[in-house]
Amino acid sequence: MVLENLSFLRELNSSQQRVVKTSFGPLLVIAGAGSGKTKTLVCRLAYLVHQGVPPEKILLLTFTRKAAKEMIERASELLKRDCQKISGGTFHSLCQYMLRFYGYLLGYHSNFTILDRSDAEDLLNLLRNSLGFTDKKKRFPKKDTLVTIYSKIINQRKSLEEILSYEYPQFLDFFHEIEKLRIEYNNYKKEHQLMDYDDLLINWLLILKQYPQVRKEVGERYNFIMVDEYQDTNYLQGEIVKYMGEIHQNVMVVGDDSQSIYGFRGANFKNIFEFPNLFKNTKIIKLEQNYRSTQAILDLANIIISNSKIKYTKNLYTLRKEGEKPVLFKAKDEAEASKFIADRVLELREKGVKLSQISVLFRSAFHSFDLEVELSKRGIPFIKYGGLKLLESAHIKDLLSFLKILINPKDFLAWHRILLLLEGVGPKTAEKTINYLKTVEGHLNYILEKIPPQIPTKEVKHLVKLYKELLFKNFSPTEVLIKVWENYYPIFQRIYYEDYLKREKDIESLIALSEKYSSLEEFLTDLVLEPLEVGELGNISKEEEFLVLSTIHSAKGLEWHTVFIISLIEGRFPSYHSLQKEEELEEERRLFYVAVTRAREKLFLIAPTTVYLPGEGRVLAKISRFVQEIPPSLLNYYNETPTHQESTHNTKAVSSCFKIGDLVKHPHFGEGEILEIVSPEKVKVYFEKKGITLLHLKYASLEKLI
DNA sequence: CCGTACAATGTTTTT
DNA sequence: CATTGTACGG
Repeated sequence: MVLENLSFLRELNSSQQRVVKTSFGPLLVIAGAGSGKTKTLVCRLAYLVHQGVPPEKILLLTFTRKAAKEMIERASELLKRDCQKISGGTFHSLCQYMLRFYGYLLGYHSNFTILDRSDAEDLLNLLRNSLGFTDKKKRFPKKDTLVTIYSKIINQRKSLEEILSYEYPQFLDFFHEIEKLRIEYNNYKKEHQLMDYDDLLINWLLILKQYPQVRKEVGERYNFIMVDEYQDTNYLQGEIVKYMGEIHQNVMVVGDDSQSIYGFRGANFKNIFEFPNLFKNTKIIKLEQNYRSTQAILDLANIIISNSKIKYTKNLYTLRKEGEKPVLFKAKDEAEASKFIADRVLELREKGVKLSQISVLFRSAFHSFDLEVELSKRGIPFIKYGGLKLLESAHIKDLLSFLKILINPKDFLAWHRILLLLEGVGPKTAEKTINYLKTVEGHLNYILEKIPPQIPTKEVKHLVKLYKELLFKNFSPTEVLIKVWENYYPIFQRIYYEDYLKREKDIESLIALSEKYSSLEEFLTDLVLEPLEVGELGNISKEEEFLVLSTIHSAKGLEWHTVFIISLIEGRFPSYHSLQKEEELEEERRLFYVAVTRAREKLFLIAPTTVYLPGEGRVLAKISRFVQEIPPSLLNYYNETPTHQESTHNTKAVSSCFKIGDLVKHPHFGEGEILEIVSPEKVKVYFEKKGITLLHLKYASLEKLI
């Protein structure tokens, strides 16, 4: 054996080495934030290959396909040998791949179409209309709510009744309609060779459960399974792992219960503790030494997690130096916060910290809007992760629908979208046309002949001409896209006349992206399984430096020299959605923990004391409970504005507590009198110090004086 | 039956 | 504020 190749092992500590060298049998690794988890995984891959395991026998499941790709590349570098044949990806991409082979067992062809969220919404809308659930007096749940409900049923393994009564009691009246629609939706998908995200998991699991032969074949195909971010898998994914590892038991999973942040989509960190029950004789190894952050940052992180009601499994420690204390800045408003960040960023850059080594993190995508404006004004280049997906914008969906038909002429969802684009075609005509097209068998060019002449538009003729050209010549995906784009352009200009210039950039990005692909099917599948984010492609030059703006969810697994966490106020972080529920509040806390542990050297916590709400103007904000509970000795206070002590009361105010004429006390404005109850959450108050103010009870903490 | 204009409504996180 | 529902004129 050539030992020089294994020199990378020397860089690991003893626990990490044990992880790497435990090749056979079930293994559970509990890896704290910054404990060198990724490095260990990479070394383990390299070690397996070095021991003679063929790369294609290894399956690596990660949270994004990008993460898998990067790990495989790093393993190749370590070994100086190509490991590209390692199968890596997300659970969804694995299931998709498997179902192309084995889907026939459930009656699926290998070219089934995957519905992304908006496709699923469109389909539900269509079915809802045809079931006549639309013209009721009371309001039926909207399409995106429906998708959410149906998905929760599957991922959280609850009944419709449970979900409705727990989270959507206002829709209980529609119980039967919602259930009926769900059945229709499922039937439609089966009939039309469609699967949504959840179907990918469910159907693959179903096959594994029902066919021992498949389990055997798959077990022989992948001898070693590794799963990253196991705390964010749900029950279905756990079961999939169980069955796929059944025959060889060579399954290794890594996770951190205190970093579980995907509960809303059914993830359950208890999966970690269940793992030893799925696999007998599981070895457990903990990685508790943190190599990333300074002691000062880690102290803060440890406090946050120890204030939790849940007892987590590890204690992080570091041998790193003390470091600077994290800085808390209470800004007057968001504009001041943004200015503060821009100033610090420029300072850091002067000192030689690269822009790409700085990030700004937030709970929800819109929290960074103000900052984005400020950064643009100052000419600081940034890139934003999280938020709107490119695929979800209407113009991209339009364009892709043209491609979908080319691949699957029976994709009536795509047909529907295209028909509606044509001038003079509305819902009725589209529906009629589709009902007619459903009866036509054969290839696309034949079907095109049969488009009923009820639509005598020029655009139809263009469409027919376009498809005839595309069908008979062998174009590359990019060429097809350009042809389709040329055809779509007049429609595009007509429909989006207000902002079509802005939208045009997205299309250019899409075309640029398509150049990497040689097959249209692959291109479309990839877009659904790894949705691109708006602007992700706009800045193609990789060498240029960008400040990173990201939701905390999208920042998982990453690290920076300096991290700013913004919008640390009640209602934003923790999000007001979670305020009522203990479990969700705990998840918010873990989310904050994840954010804090992204920082290596410097950490800034930023809370605006007022925020601007659309339509209401400036509203007072209360600093986040997660910040309040940090002992002051762990923080440096930047330029603390001379405000009074924050209220220590945790009571949540609702206007039903107040009536006109009540005397109230506010932490900043002192005593005042209620003038008007504007809505359940808004009150108008007169303060001696400030005058008349509109307060949002979601954000401001108001106490009643007796 | 289509398209437009206006009002209402409710805003997390993602494969 | 952007999406969804309603009212009306062509």
